[in-house]
Amino acid sequence: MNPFTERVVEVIRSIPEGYVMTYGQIAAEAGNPRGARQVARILHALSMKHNLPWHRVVNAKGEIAIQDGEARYMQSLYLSNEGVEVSADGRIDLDVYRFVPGAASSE
DNA sequence: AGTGTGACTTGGG
DNA sequence: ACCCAAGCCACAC
Repeated sequence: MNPFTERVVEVIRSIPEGYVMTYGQIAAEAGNPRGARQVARILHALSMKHNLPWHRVVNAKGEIAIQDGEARYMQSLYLSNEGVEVSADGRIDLDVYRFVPGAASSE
């Protein structure tokens, strides 16, 4: 397992309930700003074997990235259950729900 | 070893 | 706000 992969897993596990992070954010926190796709790959590969909160990960548009309608619906269900408002289109307000590690509440 | 693809991102029209 | 094109990186065939 690459250190990058482990780091990605840690970052994802650090996302609190009621918040979400984008692939780019996670990749940057893991040390590879250009590794958004790898984050997605890791998620797809690891979510089945680990207790990863994959449902708290969305794309830069604040939208559920999964193409599969079934899993997509499940993710929106999880998020709404945690208090995140998800649109019928699978959209999320990043200005409200985006989690930024180490960010102060005011500036 | 080369080509293609994807749970991505950013920039321009 | 939406659609399209180019860039990037790892993995599969």
